[in-house]
Amino acid sequence: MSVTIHDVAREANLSIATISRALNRPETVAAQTRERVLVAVAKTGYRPDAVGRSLREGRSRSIGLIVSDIRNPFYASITKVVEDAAYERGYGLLICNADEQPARAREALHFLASHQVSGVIHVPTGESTELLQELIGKGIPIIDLDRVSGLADPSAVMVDNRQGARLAAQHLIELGHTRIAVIAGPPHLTSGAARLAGFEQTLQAAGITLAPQYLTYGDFREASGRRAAEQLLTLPEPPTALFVANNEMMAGALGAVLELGWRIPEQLSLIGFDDARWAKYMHPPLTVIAQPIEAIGRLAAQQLFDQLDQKASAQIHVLEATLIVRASTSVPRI
Amino acid sequence: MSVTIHDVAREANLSIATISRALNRPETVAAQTRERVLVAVAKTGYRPDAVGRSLREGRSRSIGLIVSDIRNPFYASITKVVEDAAYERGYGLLICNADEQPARAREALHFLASHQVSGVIHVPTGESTELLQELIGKGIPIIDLDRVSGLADPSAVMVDNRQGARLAAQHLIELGHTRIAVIAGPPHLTSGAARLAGFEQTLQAAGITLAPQYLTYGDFREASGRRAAEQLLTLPEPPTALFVANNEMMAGALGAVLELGWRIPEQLSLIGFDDARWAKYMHPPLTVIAQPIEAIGRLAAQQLFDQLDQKASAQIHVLEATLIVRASTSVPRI
DNA sequence: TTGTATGCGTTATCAA
DNA sequence: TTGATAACGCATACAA
Repeated sequence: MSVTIHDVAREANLSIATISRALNRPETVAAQTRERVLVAVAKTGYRPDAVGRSLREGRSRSIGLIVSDIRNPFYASITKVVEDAAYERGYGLLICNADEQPARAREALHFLASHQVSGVIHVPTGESTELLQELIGKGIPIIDLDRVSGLADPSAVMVDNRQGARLAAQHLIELGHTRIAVIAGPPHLTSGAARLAGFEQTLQAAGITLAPQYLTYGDFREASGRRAAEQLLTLPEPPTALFVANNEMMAGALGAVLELGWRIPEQLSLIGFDDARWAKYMHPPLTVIAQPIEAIGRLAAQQLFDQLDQKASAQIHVLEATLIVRASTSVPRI
Repeated sequence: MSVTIHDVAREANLSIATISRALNRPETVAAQTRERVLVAVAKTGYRPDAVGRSLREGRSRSIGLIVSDIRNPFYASITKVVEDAAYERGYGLLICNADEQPARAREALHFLASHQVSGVIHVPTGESTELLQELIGKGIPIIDLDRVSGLADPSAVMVDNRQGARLAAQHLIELGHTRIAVIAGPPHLTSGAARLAGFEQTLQAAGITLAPQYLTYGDFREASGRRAAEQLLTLPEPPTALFVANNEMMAGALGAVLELGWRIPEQLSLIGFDDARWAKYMHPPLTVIAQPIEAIGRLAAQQLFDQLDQKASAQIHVLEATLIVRASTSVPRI
């Protein structure tokens, strides 16, 4: 079978305890012995078994990441950043995809717990906080990412959704739009709620009311964005501007726009939340609210490892969103 | 701490052996007893610890997936499909991102091995086959995806790269192009080599030679596509058509095209390998060779689980690629 | 400084 | 039909 610590011990003519010590706490072992162990390790090709180690330590040297939608490029990028951070520290990463389904998120949490991950970074999907609380009770730190789960004393890293939405609203207002529509995210997710709130409040402050027929809701997935856009564009008096609360729904909305033959930005100004690599290659290139993806991922990992090292306690990081003006927004021409 | 099998045993006034049996092989336990166990399990909220189980069984109920680039939407989609398949069977999924670096791929293989995964689906990154062979030796089946790793008796699922590239070439030839350029993938990856070979051979068969200055190589990442496109477009006699061997490099090429102000397809016909959701929203919508992503992922998972159940042996599945003509290709106008 | 022995949670063998 | 016990691979408390 696999080479175990016993094989190394036999090879080096030492006990398994010494092997283990030489590898984990080299300073407690004679220099000569340490050398002997290293040679034996190299010769046998020994690698400590993660399962045995985890069982013994009650904790595996890996962290869990639960994203709400792995196909969303935003989360795919987050995944990459977090994995890099884990890799740098010699940690493995267990990635789970909740697919925006609370049941899947729960399953993922159970999976991660039973695999004894050292900590979890997690994009809430609206699941209840019980399980999360339970993990925290076991000493497994949890970092909320992108959304906030409603835990008592949360650690979280996310963009300033209100501020980002405010930027979007201001941009449309400054262009002179008044018939402004929204495809909002699910109101039970903090990101969905905050983006809508920030947008709506800014309109109100400018004396513009968001008419009920201009307010639609999606579920942050492509199909819902398409449905909502179809509905908005076939209204008797359609909007002149549209804010779409995430990139997936934007893809769907774009499909509808294309199919119905609307011209952007002449007939409709479009602004999205989340930049995506393809957004700038579109025709016209998309005006968006961009999140600092790299920083979000790095901070979340940092925060998690700091908590594992007892170097930090729960904390909420809110990062600034930025407006990237491209060509999908203009003054209303109708 | 966590609730273990001992807690359940105490609760039910039975031995841990009986609890384990009642859960794993219910038919070996008296109906009444089984009932008692189930009640105790429900009451205590017991969930078998994956680590303890893995140690005992020498195998965890999870599979590993190593993708070459998680930010590539193609692999993100594959990931989703494979995770769904694993989830359906009660298996967990350990996802690793090699980031096109053989060293990272090796690390990932070690990680998966030490976590005792039951099997691995893996996109080769050009790493040596030793480690793979070793895993297979331990009874861990390996399925190559998208590319082939050079194992002796491989299991693999992939698109027919040659045939796909042939479609691309034929399309350009039929439009009347002769000054045709390529941004190829790394020649040491089977997908890179096959796409180039299929393309080049088809040109030759039509009496068109692929001029050396029209043949560029990238590494399947965005930046390399950009560089290659810049080089091609600034040639004294630039091509009238360009085939880009994957979606990431296409994104980069698009950036260069945009920056240099080339009009598509008037000045340059563009055809890519891999469809992506954004490809149809581009201006103009991109003509591409599409892979059956869903089928590839499902087949790979199926193949893996069949091997785990001893229901199948090594096998290579090659799926057909299709040409999707949109608007980025036209007759040469220069 | 090194070795012996124990236990982490689980499943399976064997005995009762 | 059920229970006592061993074993998986590892790290460490304790003994030598």
